[in-house]
Amino acid sequence: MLKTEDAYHQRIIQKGRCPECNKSEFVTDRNTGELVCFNCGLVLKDVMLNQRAEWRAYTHDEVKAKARTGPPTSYSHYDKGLSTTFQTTRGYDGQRLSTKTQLKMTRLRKWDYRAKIHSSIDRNLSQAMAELERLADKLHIPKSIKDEAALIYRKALDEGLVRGRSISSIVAASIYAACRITETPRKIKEIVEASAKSRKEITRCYRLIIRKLNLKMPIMNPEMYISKIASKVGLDQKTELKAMEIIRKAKRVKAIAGKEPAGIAAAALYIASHDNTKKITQKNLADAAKVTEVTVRNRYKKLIKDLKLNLK
DNA sequence: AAGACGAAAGTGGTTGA
DNA sequence: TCAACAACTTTCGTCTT
Repeated sequence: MLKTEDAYHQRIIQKGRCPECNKSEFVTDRNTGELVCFNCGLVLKDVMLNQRAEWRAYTHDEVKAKARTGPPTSYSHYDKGLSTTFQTTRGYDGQRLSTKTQLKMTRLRKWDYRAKIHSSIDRNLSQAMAELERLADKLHIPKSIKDEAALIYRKALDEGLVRGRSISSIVAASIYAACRITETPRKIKEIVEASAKSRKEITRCYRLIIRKLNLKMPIMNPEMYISKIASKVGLDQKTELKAMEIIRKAKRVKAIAGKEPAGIAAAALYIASHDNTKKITQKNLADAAKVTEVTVRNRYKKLIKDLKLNLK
């Protein structure tokens, strides 16, 4: 009987044992607020909080009308998604407004808009978030990192770091900082290419942000780049793992300190791919890692020397 | 002919006086 | 602020497969 009821209202949990039948599967019934043994039906608890809405709705329109919450707030909207909007053509009841009222509402909306972004900080933020949106989109950056970058930008703005510097370079620096903090393998080069600002300007802003906001950056690990590069040149999991192993060994003999992590990763993949049937050229790997083939070459030469490996 | 190699000169960033 | 320096890039001629 329990098993056939609407699964949405129930959730099977496993915690403790039923004193009646000694089985450990329980079901929460969100309609009645009871915790019930899945096996024998014994009610163990009947005062659970019901987390569902207290109202009922039968159509989609009703759901929309009765719901009191909207989408979650987000740092990558300049007002976190919380702001008043004006409907100028229809009233609260859906009836068309008179022409006179419509004009009035349009005026009100205009003034509301002006008041909303009247402070320079708000105006700056709304511009910056638009730029962030554009850049993040271009770089295919996931939402979590975008939000992290937005948070960094807000802090930078609070500290007054944006004044006298361009919004877009601070935004680019915030994105790079967010990537570094979340250990996402993005090179500064990629961000520079997507941004209109020069590398010099972006890196200067990046260093400033780190210094003023006291950010501690995790050191970029070559392993982070392995899968990114491997998928780009079409290497399989086995080769990836082999490259990881090479890097782990290299770390032990301290052969990779202070080197470009992407170059190390590409070199490790180059060595690993040579053990396989599928060989990748230095050029391809270099392109995928966004370094030159000379760097790949030097790195892999040093790796096989330090690790006493030999290529097949 | 493509890929690998290595030398040499150049670039941009870091460090320490 | 500047020179020294390490890492990396660019370029190019040569060698290997």
